[in-house]
Amino acid sequence: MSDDPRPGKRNAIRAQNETLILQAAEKVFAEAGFGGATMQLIADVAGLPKANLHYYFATKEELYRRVVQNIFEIWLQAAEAMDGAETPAEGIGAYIEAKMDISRRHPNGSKVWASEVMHGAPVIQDYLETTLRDWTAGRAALIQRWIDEGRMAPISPQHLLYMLWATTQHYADFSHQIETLNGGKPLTDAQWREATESVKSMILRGIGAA
Amino acid sequence: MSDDPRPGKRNAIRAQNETLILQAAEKVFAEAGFGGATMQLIADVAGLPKANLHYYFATKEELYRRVVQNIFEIWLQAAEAMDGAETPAEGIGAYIEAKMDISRRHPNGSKVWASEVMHGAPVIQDYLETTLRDWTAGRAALIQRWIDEGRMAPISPQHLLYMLWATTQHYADFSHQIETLNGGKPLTDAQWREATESVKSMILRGIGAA
DNA sequence: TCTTTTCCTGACCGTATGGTCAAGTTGAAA
DNA sequence: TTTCAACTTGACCATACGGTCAGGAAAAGA
Repeated sequence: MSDDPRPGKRNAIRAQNETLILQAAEKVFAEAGFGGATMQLIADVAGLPKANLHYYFATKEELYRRVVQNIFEIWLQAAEAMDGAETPAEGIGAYIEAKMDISRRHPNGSKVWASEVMHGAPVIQDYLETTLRDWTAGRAALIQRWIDEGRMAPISPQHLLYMLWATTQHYADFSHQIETLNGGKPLTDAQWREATESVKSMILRGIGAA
Repeated sequence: MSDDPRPGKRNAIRAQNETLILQAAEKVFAEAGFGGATMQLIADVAGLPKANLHYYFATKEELYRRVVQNIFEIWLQAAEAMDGAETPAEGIGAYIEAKMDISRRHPNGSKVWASEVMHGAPVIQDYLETTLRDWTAGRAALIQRWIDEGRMAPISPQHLLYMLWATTQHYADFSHQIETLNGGKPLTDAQWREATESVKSMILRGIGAA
């Protein structure tokens, strides 16, 4: 699966600069929004001349699209936590833990995604209509099966999924608000554990799977 | 409390144009973000020449600030639903209903607020540190009292509040995603009722107040 | 009526932005 | 070494943006 043809150093340079730019872009897009972000600022954060960005990414939109795709793929991967599970408590608990972990480690990606969806998903509408729709249908069916088997309360699978997304992503998207309400300090390790446990216990009890 | 001095028509014109501009601004800021919104587009949506906007609102920031303040005040008002309540089920249930109603009726305001907070709250940081912090402390104390009285499970009041905000606002901020997953159609009246009931039942059961 | 204040708006300005380009440098292949 | 493609970058350009302003229209007051 490795697409390294031959030239070793060339590929290394390309890979390194692309990830460097993508990291800078994620940060700047998250902090300023698509419209507020400038290629010049992204370049400065990445430590490269602006013209060099355009060598790797032709347009601002193209760079932005890659950033959004990145977080989406990370989330899709985390969703697999739900699949191997036997019980709702196990599957949904693991999914909550995975998503809380992502909220902590990739808050910028989550913000860029939120911003994109809030503005009508101009760039990733096709993802919503294909990958996300299929994924959602599959998990809703899994949850419905658990309900039919009497392992959890008969709640709406759709709205449970929305609640899972909303609560976990809130800790990334609204991290600034949470930090302010936490005395201006970021959550500590212990506080993140408490947050995760709180979300887990409320939701698992809420769906009758505790 | 009415600050009408004398000139009737003049005040009417001013009031009318200000709300016209604020509505247009809310829509455009929600759809494009602060950086992506242009005064020209807001003017077009409002049906006024751009120079007229600057007559009522000196700068883009000033206009934006007013939009953000509006939604915040609406939310504060809704929070009173929680106060008169005797039981947790009653108080939190009413708060969820009020916030879901706002998500439905003011999705743009909610999006502008979310965007503002995501970008580090450059404009309304003082609100977070004063009004919101005080409000949060008060409600957290109320919830703690309920817990101490054995009326609900001993969950973290802070994280319960975050869950309430996250779940209810999700229906506004991610309305586009929800709509896409709903076959491209906005939620109907019945679906909004179902959403509200789902959120209420999951959370109330989740905190042991059902 | 005449005067004053508020309101309205087309034309304009300086700046910042996304993107281009031509001239170079560096690494790989022959 | 020579050749060629991949990479780098300062300088540049057209455009679009937030904001200004002067001069006029409409309303209020005298």
